[in-house]
Amino acid sequence: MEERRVGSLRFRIDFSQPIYEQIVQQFQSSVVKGEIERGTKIPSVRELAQALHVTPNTVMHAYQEMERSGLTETRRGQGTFITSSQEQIEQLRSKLAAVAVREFLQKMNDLGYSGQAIFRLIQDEERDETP
Amino acid sequence: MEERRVGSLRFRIDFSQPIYEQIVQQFQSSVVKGEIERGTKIPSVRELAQALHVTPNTVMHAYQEMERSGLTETRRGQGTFITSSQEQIEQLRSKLAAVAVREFLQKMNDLGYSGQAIFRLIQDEERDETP
DNA sequence: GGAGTGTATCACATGTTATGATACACCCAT
DNA sequence: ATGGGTGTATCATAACATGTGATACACTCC
Repeated sequence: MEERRVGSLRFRIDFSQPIYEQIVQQFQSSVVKGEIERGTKIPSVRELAQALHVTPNTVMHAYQEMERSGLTETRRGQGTFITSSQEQIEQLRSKLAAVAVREFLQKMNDLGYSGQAIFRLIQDEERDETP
Repeated sequence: MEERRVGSLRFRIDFSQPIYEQIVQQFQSSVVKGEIERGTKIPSVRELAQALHVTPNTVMHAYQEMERSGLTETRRGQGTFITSSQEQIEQLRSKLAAVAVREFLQKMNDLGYSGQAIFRLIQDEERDETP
């Protein structure tokens, strides 16, 4: 699927994963990297749905997940906003990172890698990515 | 779900993931860690199905994935065997590890972590796991 | 030939994901 | 107060993945 724009946001959606998950991840990423300021109003359910060529229900699903995780605050009748709490954002970021690390180490362990061997693989990969 | 034994193998299956995926992963892990020798015959589709309280079709699905990935060789009428090629096993192990590393780094990057920060998180996590 | 293998193909059920449509509830500016 | 823009709830429908249960076939070895 091509890249879709809505306001200053850019979305790239494909079919390898649930669409609502991708929406959540792309907001998470943008917020955590500081590309969206805290407190910002994000597109309405209907607006984003139209921009992404997707049903409002799908966007709704994503927005509900984002509120549950504390990434956004929704004000009925007004819209959905990125949380204004820097602490909330940091907390979410740390939590997501911790989960990712834990799952990764578990997987590597299952494959029989540990300690230095893991670091070496990461360094190799980073060397490939950023030569 | 409790732990199930069949021969010298131990299986722990839950419902958080597709059953056939878990079967594949547990064979991968056992082989890669050397807990199953190469060339070994693994349980028949029906036998493992009975042991895990699962349909033969589900086990079949797992076994077909394992053959596609090169982990096993199936001989019709005889059974399914762990590949006897050490090289094949090493290759699979490296490939799975590379995929895991790549996905992990991508995820961490989306969260705004890179380089040393990632190493720090891993070390923290390992410290927690093995004090 | 029979027992034990893998393989193929049904029908069926369930849960997730997504669509499409409709209606309601709330807030704010006019 | 009314209207337009919000989020929310609910329905029917569909496609797909996963798993069950059953049956039949093909192959290998004793």
